[in-house]
Amino acid sequence: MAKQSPNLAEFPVLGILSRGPLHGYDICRNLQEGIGSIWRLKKSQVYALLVRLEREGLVVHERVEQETLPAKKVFMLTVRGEDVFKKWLEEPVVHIRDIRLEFPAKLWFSRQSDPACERRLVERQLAVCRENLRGLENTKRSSRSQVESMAIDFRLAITKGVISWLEGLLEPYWSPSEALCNSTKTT
Amino acid sequence: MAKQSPNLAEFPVLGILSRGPLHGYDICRNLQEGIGSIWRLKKSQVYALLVRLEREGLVVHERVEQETLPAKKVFMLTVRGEDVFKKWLEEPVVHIRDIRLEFPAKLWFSRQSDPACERRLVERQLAVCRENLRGLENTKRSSRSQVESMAIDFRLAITKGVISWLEGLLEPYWSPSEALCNSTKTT
DNA sequence: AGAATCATGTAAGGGGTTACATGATTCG
DNA sequence: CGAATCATGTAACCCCTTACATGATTCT
Repeated sequence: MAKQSPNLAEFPVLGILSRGPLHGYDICRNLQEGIGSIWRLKKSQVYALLVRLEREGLVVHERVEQETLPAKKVFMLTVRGEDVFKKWLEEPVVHIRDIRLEFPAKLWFSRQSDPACERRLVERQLAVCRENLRGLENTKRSSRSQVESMAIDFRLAITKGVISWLEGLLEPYWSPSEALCNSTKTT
Repeated sequence: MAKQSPNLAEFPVLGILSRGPLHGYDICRNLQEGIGSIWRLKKSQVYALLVRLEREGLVVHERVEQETLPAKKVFMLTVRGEDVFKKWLEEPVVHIRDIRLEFPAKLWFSRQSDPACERRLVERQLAVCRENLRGLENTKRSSRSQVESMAIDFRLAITKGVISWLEGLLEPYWSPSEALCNSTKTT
């Protein structure tokens, strides 16, 4: 019942649905136009994700017949689905390897939900990254081989880059004009 | 016949074999003790990779019976396998997403092959990253939405981190003592 | 006697990509 | 008329991970 394998790609789909019910095709369009430049999801993958999400009880769908066009399946979040998404939105990314896709996605959704939420997220992520940095520095001190210490230096360099980027985010980033751009029209 | 899908994990296996014939179990041990702290390959994956590499004509094996222990399959590179590996070793990583695993692996093997090779690799990688940086800065200038520009800033931050790490590599990194550590013993 | 090592894998399951299937509508 | 869009997927394939199977030897 609970999420055993947290499938990262599920969250963008939940996020789009958190703004209201949509059918698969529209979800794809919204994803594309929203976080498309960050996280590119294929149509077939989105359809597969919707099946999985329904199996997990995070979404339900209602079949809507159309006179001319093929029937659509309109999906909406369940209460649990909303909870799962909100929880995800509040939590920083733990593993730096996930930060590339997951964090910008969180950021985008959190901004749409609430500016305060965005700031909280950035601050928490900063705390996590600074913690990682300290951990890496300790590990490096106790590392024997130079292969290891090289690998650690690499992670240190990346982490420092991410931290400076996050610090930049604490200064205002988004203009009010683009703040609530649910511009994608629904069929 | 040619490599359609360049399976990244194949290269570390080729690299270990470029130092001489070994059987699967020893390859695993060498990988573990060599780049284990960078790139962790499971035993079952290594065995699967060896099957694939043989199918691709990059390695061949010879069955060696043992009196007491189970028979082993001793693998060695073909000429093509050696070519493919050498080519890989000379080429910088193009996509930054691959730099985390692939580049440190290249670095480790290139160092074992030749210090000049290592330096060449680092310099080429630096050139690629600086090129990426310029490209990103241009893309940013012409980016419309702020989602995009945020995503680009993120990539810029990472790229800058990687560049400063690479610059650090041009100063001597490895001690001579650890330079040719083929210390793993073979059964 | 029990655990670890040597040495090979197989099986099952999860995740992703590409290509294709279907069938109507609208646009040029 | 042909192409793109709307709207749903399925099928096949590749990759990786986890767990298990086997069977002998050597270490504690």
